[in-house]
Amino acid sequence: MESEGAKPEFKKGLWKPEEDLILKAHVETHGEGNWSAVSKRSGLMRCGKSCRLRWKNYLRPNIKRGGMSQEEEDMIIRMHKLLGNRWALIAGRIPGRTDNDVKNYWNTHLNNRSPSRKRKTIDSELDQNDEEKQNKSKRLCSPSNSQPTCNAIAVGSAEELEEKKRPENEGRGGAVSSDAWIQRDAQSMNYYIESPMMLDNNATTFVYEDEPFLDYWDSFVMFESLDFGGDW
DNA sequence: AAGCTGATCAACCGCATGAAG
DNA sequence: ACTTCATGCGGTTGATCAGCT
Repeated sequence: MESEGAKPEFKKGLWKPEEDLILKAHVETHGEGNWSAVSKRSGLMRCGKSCRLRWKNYLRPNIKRGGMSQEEEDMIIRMHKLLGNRWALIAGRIPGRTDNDVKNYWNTHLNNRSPSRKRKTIDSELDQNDEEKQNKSKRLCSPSNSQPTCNAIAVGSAEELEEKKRPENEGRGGAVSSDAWIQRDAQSMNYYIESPMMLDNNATTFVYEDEPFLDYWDSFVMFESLDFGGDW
């Protein structure tokens, strides 16, 4: 036994399969929580933080492995637009994915997409995919030739529109994002704000027919949005 | 075949927050 | 009210892998 005051030496680095088994068995027996006690009780020479992280990111049931689906990627993009780097919140809305997964995916796939990525075998395929995504993006951000979609936010009068556009109203139902655009209904003379994240985009990347904007703009996200400093 | 380089992802670190004493 | 401890979160690091030269 170490002398009193001496910090126990915790093991670091990658987890071995046998360690995973021990941790899994321990959590299944004793339940989650009290992580600092886990290392002592289970005999794992890992700190509580490490045990918690390993369980949460890898051993927990229903964890999804493998690449993100297009649907998940879209969700991440949309949620990041809403919430910024609130990885835990974003992950909470993507079943089976952890905050670490989402963060890593964003940093490697979505953030600063670099044309010089090398992992792909066929560059042309990569370019084509990127171009397709850009096209989708362009389509999203260009005004449609139809009436405002059902997903557009009705703003009302020009005065109300100006109010919404004020930066100081960001997070309070205002501050129109740069990639949203504004339309005016010729009949009602009301203004509408349309944002890429709201659009039913002809069944391309952003399809929300079965997931209307307000569906994920739920009360929780709404509450969270009050203080976020993103670009919405 | 070997070395180099960039991408990926698991894990660590520091800080913030909240509960308990 | 203050301190301590546990937990959670986001940023960062480092090991490993895959593609390229």
